Amino acid sequence: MTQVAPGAGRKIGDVSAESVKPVSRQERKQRTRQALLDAALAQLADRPFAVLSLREVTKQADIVPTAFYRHFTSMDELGLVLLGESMDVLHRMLDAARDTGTDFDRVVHTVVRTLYEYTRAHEAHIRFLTRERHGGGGAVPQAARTELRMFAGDLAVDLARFDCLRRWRTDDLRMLADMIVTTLLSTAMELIETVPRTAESDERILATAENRLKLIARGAAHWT
Amino acid sequence: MTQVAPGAGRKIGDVSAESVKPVSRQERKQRTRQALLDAALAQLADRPFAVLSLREVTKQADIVPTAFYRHFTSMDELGLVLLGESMDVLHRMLDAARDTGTDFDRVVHTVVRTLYEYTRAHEAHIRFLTRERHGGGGAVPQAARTELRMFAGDLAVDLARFDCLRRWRTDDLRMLADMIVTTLLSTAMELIETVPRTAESDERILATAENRLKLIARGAAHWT
DNA sequence: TGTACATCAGTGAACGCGCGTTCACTGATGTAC
DNA sequence: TGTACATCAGTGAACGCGCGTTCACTGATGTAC
Repeated sequence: MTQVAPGAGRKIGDVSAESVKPVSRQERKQRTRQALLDAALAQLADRPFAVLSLREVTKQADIVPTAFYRHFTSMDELGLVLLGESMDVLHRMLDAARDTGTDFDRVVHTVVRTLYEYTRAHEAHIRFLTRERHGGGGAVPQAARTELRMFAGDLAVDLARFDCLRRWRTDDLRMLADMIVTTLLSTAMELIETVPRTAESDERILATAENRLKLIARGAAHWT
Repeated sequence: MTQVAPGAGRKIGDVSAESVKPVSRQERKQRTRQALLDAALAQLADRPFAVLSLREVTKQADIVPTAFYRHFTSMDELGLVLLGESMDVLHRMLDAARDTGTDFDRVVHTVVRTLYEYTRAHEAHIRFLTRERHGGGGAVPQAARTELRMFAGDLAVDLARFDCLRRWRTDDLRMLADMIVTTLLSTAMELIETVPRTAESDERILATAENRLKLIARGAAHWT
């Protein structure tokens, strides 16, 4: 599958002739750091963050345990970086789904499609976020809750732009935003956790998600 | 505060004269078992189940680690018992809120009040349930998801009794039930996790919860 | 361009600790006669 | 009621293991001249 460059025949893992030079020390360091983040994220597939061990993460990243401290002062620090990456994904998703019109049902459809794409493209990050949200009193779960609260605040601002929501009270907009965030994350988690993964099950989950959001939209349309 | 029985003056912890006899072996065993469950539940206040240690639990229950195996074959088995207790709480709550009328807003108010009472009376169990729901791939989180899925199924059956929902498709009833369960558990978690706990914050959370459910009810009332 | 020195990501030995689990045991409670 | 035996919840020593963290180190990369 790997494309063979001119001048091939070197050992697997060799760098190609033209990229020999620029593997600077800081580049290598950055790669190792990313390997640590990737290893942690991979192990978070079936475990809460609180249960990860520094030694297992470094083993999977192919460095010795003590080298971990060249990159992070603690596992919590690494977790907070992962949280930042995860929130980036969520914000990019919100941006991608923004400004898609004023027809509620059309917006709902676009939002759900966008959710699907981002969930499938960033499963590990979304799962991490949703899991840590209720993960306890550690630094990472607490930060996750704070970030998601702020995210809902951002969404509330977006919602205020819709004509029919323009005159809503801030509290109510906030409540609506919270419901939408919860619904989106629940849907993402269903997509991720449903096994085996089939086109049919995906379609069913997405259809249900559309209905949930439409029901919320109907409720909002008839709010007092 | 403890009521002093006739013939008092014994050391704290002494059993009263008339209860000396019936402390049978199986009664003592049952008490230790409960102490283990209580200890685990207490430690789950700020940690996911996956991170509990058998030794810490037995220490808090005042027995030696090896005695644990007289009561459970593993921590997972203990966790599944806790899950059973938690689901009992949830089902009793549903029973208490059932048959409260046909006026949606009135039902919503009763449900939220009932939720409040049960959440405050059984914080540890509700928190355990909500946390494990997304806790990963262990035996306890998986069972929690299954139980909550069945619980939503039960609720869907209850919902079918409402006049305006009588003709709904099963799928849509199920979707509605899922949204309600998610909303109730989110509200319970907000009640539990909001610190400091004040009468004002409790009232605000309950008012928001009522609005969420009312919005869902409005949406259901105008469902296609 | 070549040399001498500085930097620093990654190494490997070592530490003390808490973990789950085994095993033979103790001694109070329960039972049979 | 008294005695002899069985049961079994709880004990305590011991085990091997993986953990986070310390420390002095190595050797490739980077820099100054």
